[in-house]
Amino acid sequence: MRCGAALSSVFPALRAPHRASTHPFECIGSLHLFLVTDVRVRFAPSPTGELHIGSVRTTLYNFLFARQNKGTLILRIEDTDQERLVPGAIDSVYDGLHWLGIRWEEGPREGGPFAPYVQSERLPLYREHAEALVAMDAAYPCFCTKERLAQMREEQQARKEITRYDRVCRRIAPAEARQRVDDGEPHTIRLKVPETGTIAYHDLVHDDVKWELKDVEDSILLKSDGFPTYHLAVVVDDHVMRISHVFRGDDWLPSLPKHLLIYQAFKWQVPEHAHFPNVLGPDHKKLSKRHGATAVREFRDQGYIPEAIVNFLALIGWAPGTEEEVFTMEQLIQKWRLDQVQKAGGVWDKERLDWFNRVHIRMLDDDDMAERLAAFLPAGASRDVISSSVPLIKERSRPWPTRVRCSSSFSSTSSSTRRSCCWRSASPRRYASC
RNA sequence: GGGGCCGUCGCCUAGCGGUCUAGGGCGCCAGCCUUUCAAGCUGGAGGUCACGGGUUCGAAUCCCGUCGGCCCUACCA
Repeated sequence: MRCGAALSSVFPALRAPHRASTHPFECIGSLHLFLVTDVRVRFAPSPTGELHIGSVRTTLYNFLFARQNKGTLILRIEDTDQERLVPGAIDSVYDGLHWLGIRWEEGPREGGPFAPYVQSERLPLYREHAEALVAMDAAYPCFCTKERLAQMREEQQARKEITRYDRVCRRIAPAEARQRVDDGEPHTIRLKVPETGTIAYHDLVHDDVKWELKDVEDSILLKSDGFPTYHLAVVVDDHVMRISHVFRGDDWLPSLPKHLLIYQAFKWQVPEHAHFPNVLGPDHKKLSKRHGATAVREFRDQGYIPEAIVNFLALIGWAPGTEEEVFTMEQLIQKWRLDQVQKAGGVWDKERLDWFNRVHIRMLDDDDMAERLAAFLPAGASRDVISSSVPLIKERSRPWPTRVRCSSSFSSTSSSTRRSCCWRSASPRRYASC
């Protein structure tokens, strides 16, 4: 049931702490009405580098779900770690996703009723919620320094104990803590996890999952620099932005109990959650740079077409249950189903991607293909050469740049010669033999 | 170390108690087509369903245990 939310949370602008017009996320004057049944999903990259192909898969599933439910897709930038920011990362998200044909309705550049969509621009919101949690006794200020924490961890390790925050600040009397905070003593705010009990949840992919609260750490919610950690920021934003379904990688599953505790403390309706399996490298570890190309841009530069990447990616972690597997984006929107999503991680298989690339290139019409090919040719290359080579290249399509170099050497010799030019690799010697 | 999750051919997967002598695709192998070919077409090899116990007339499918892998265990997301 999603209708338990108080009016104030349906209209965030009406909530008391936000009534003052000093806050950038105010939306008074443009009240939007949201039905509790509206599907609102979001993808929330942190701008720490180039758009990763693995996070594209999660985003794709979000997109497909939004489209088939006539819902809204939201882009939110989670830049709460100031130290890991990489300039240009947001451009990479926009470029990569647009190239792949993924569109969204609300985001930093699109705007929307819950702007801003960049977490570093919503800091007062998180601070207020962290303080509210303290007031409710669901969180507490922690005055431990990073140094003490590091030392504590070291000692725990030496004693072969579980490395976990020892909760010393949890035992400080509230009045004293209040005083120290008021005196300006640097501090963080930690989640106050109940010492006993269990917490359970029904995940849309993993079904029932549960944890013993004694195993859950008092994680930091608000850092001493005033920025929230992921745990606080996701919950607050997902709630405030009226997110109906949280879809993310299943590496987040272990921290779900913390998020649940926050929802509980605020008495907020918990959105549906689905934790998707990760895309893995050949060694079955999470796909990363050491496995080779992972940035969308690299695939584009290598001559893969977006149709192929989308099709290939969709099929890691999902299968339609029939024997067909070549799909366009439109068909995926029709056929993809959340309840068919796999639990186990899937390995990135380049050979299979190459096959999908060939298949989708053959499906392109000639004009379209000539158009796309042009991007890979040196400036001033003859349009006629491109057009005449299209049918031949299509027949033997491999990722593009290699073949393009060959095709630019086309002469009007016999058709068999032209043919061989198409498939030969661009190594100088072979090339010369064309 | 602690917790969580996962486990069908090398890889992506179908399969939800009998129709499974486990199906499809990638890759691999062979034949065909081609002057040649990594393209195309046709065919083939490849899985005792992680392992061990149950439950059942019957289990890849349900239950328990074991093992293995991965993820989390940061004032990173």
